[in-house]
Amino acid sequence: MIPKPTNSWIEIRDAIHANILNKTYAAGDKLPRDQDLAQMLGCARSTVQRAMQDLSDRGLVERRRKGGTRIPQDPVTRATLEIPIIRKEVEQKGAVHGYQLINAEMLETPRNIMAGFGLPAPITALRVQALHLADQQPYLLEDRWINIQTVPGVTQIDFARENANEWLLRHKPYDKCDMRFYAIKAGKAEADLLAANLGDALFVIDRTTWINQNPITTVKTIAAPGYQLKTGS
Amino acid sequence: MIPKPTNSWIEIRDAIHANILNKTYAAGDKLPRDQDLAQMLGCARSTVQRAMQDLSDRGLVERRRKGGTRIPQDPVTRATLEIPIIRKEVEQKGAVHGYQLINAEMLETPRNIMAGFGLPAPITALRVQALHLADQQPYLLEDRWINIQTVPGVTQIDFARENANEWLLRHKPYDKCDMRFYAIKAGKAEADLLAANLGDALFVIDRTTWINQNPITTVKTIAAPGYQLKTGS
DNA sequence: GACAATATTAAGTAGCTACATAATAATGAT
DNA sequence: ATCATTATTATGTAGCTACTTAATATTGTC
Repeated sequence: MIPKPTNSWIEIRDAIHANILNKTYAAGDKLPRDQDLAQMLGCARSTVQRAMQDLSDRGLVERRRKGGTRIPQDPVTRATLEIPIIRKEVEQKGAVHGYQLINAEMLETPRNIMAGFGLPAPITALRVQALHLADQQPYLLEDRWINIQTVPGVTQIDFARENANEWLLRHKPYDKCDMRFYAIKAGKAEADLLAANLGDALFVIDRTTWINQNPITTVKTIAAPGYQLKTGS
Repeated sequence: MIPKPTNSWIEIRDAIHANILNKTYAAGDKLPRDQDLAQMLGCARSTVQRAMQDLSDRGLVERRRKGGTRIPQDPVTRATLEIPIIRKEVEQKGAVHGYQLINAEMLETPRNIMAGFGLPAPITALRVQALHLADQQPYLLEDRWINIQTVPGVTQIDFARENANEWLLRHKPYDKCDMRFYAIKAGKAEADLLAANLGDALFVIDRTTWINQNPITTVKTIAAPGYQLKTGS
């Protein structure tokens, strides 16, 4: 008995992918139309469509109506980062998560925060600074501004007990998120809090979230020395 | 005339997404089955399926056969990074790209490179060190090891003229890519080459690529001070 | 030749049926 | 009660038809 070709769209995708890898289809080339590929590979057009959609999502092919499918001239490396809540990240390393509130107060937003939020004038916002620990050791420093207009209930929360990272993600879903990654030199404040040396190179993630165009929060997370962010692909 | 509901799967997706955002479906909740949702929203099950597939890809819902669709307890922030070839990146900033080869030689792989490649014993590999410029200013320092077993033709290439980043991406597609991001303090070598000060915090990207389980290349790219990596989502 | 109007084309979408598969739930034997 | 077996179920996939849409080609006019 024939073991049934089980033409999953993944096999079709991999078959086309293999032809890209082995240069049957090289940069700039135009691929056959879906219908023809379907016939060549012995499957339905909808299966090729699904395979192509995936390849297109990964940036391996470019598709245009009427224009057909082509291999892009300049390949782009696409990486997906998964950033869990900090407690989970610590626990996944097999460590015990700890949390300390450093400061929480209402303040006028400085210019750089206004810029991140896309606001023309300063507003009063809740600034929360806190330290995350892994096995009692400093792990991440969190410097956060929360828009109290978008998150009204937030002023009632005791961030000495609740961790702002987790509280916001659980209670205030977002529909847009901007992130940026860079390196800074540890100043006195960061060095003290993170048990680092003055001048150490620290990895920083800036993140701003919105809901319906309204800024929710912007946070600067400074990692302790040695931190590495890895892709999961 | 009714303007026709044009039930695109995107509208269905957004309708479900809206119900997640407004807490109709909260963390831990189980959603109705696709068939029921389809009836509720007035579309076919296949349309709900497509919408759900997308929400699932974004980590907004978790789907399991028989188990149904649920909102995950701990939301994960998923960010997609697009890393173009360096020349493109420089040009996109409106600057002129320049390239200088620093050194290219055949060497035994040290332990850390072996580890990245997943090799038990050292091999002889091609090490290429080069500097990328933006408007004559140092932009990125590239320290690369190329596996000459996987990329045999590479020994013939004159990397004083051709830029390794581009040559490899164009001539040696990969099917697996690991990346990691971190910060380092500029040593004397980096400071000199990148026109930085000794001890400056520098942003680093490590990248290793494979084809059919065989390592192709591993590269450490050190950015000049001020570099930021941003998400495009 | 230059440009606007029109036709054609290949991907995209919606909806359908039928079946596969992996979990979970129910059942039965010990 | 415990464990293995079997049934059930909701999602996943393959394939089909029909129609839409955005580009690109073609044609026609000046």
